[in-house]
Amino acid sequence: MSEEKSLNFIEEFIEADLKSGKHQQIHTRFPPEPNGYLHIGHASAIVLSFGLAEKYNGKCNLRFDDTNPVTEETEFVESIKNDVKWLGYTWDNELYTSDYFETLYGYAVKLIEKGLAYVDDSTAEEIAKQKGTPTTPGIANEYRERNIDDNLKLFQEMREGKYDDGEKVLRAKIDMAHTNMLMRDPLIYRIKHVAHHRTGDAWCIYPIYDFAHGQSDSIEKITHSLCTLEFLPHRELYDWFIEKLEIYPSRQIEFARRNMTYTVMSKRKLKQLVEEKHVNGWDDPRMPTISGLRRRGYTANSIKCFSERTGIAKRDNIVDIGLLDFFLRDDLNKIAQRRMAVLDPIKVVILNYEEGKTEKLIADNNPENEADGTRELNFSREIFIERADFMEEPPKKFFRLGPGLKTRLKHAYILECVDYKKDENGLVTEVHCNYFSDSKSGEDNSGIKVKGVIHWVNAADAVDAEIRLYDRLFKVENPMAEDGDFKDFINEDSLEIISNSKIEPALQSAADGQHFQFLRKGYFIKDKDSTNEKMVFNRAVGLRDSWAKKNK
RNA sequence: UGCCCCAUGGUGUAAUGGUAACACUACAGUUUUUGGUACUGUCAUUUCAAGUUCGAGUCUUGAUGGGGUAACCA
Repeated sequence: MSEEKSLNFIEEFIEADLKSGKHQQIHTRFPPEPNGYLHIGHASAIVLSFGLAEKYNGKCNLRFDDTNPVTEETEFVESIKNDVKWLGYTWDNELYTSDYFETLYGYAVKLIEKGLAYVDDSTAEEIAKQKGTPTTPGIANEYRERNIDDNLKLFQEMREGKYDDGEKVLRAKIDMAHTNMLMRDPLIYRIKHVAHHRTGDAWCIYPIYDFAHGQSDSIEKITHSLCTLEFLPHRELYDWFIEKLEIYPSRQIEFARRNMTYTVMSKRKLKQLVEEKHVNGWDDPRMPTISGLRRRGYTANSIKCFSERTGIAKRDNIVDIGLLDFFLRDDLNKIAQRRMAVLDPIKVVILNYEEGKTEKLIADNNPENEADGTRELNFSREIFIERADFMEEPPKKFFRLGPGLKTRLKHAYILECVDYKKDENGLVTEVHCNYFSDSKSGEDNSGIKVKGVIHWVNAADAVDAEIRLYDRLFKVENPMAEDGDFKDFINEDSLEIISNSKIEPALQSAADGQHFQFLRKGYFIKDKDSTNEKMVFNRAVGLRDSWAKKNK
């Protein structure tokens, strides 16, 4: 079955826990905050948590970490669910941290009763100042010694809405001199008179991340709580709360977030790109969001393979975006049906082909998969080919058309170029050829050997289409590592729209989400902007092109 | 500056004390009616130093480098 593969450090922890009998079954969770769209980095986290649950026959929850009502919206909840589903995962439970608000409140009361939490009337500035710095210990203020009954009463009043935002907070009472700044009496509840996307006005106090996340894990009996490295310093607090609250001991394990070249991977930055209109929305095909990649024409499978192959570790990394493209091509080469589309058309007249005649040709839909069958193409005297497939003065080893050159039309005949026409600006407007009637694909008796094969569409029944080509969003590998604002490195030429392309008629029946390979041009998918009047196709990725590379 | 984490080819991961592996990229070539696909070959003495050991990428110590952390964000 599956070949022997070494375990990553998380799998080693899991197998040890399973072997020792600490757990009979593992339970993970994917806990996004619904304040934006998921990106490819999240995809790695999803593949990790859901994948581990699958591998070890465990469970995985989808939990929305919605403790900050000012940033969270239902729109994001829906998009996140949609993206996780699209990636091919089914969560065991759909949960919300906000479901636990009452329980969490109870936990806070318990902490107060144990003398481990207190209400602080200080301002944010005062609290920040009293925290000290990494090298100087913080100092306790008068509120730290408030008695339990007063704390209980005050916290109750906070909940009842007796105080304004910022007037009071609840803090855990730990150690103001701790070397870990997070342990210097961290805030655990703050007042926000803001409607929550799910609980509405039921609450005006909301728990802080540190007093919600670990507790939610514990409530759900999550065995292994996987998160990114920046939460590592939080683990001490995470464990402290579990211990003091005497609740189920979930275990937090941190891994390095996945970065990719030529893009940015933080929700805040992506949000900025959307809001400042550098892109057209969260699902702009240039965005590294899952919805953007989907619209661009990436497959869920390619994203999964990418995540699995890049693995998991604890060191900082930046993966070449080309690796994702490799997995996409690898996937699509097997499953995408082939079609012909001429992006930048130029007319070819076949002088010795009978005027008014149309013949049917047979084209295979995918040479990699015979089961995909064949389709018919019309062929006649006038066709379109790619402008780049004709050169007035072709260089050596140019296997396409040029004065006196021969090449084959895919699925059709060999052509020999005899002449061409130019307009007053020197632009070639028409190429004139003769064809060899005995060179038909599959029954070639001409004996002529040509090295090149080019794609084409029949002029009479070609369909007009708009084609959108994309390039990387940023001009530099790592915009975050450059001096200055990351937006200074945006690639202004990341979108190229070709509005006068000619595509073969079979493409008119393209289904939503159906992937195609346009022969010699790359992998494409119909965009949602398509109308009855005009079809629009996005190019997900080009084909490898050793000719273009050599001639750079 | 304090504390914490990390360090293996251009990139991402592997090697669990026994002589550096896999994938991508790049380059060269074979096949090909997609200049695609497929296939073959080439590209590292593991940041540095000292130590333990018959033997160290792996263990110890130190140095160097990179990152995180000091929000009423998550």
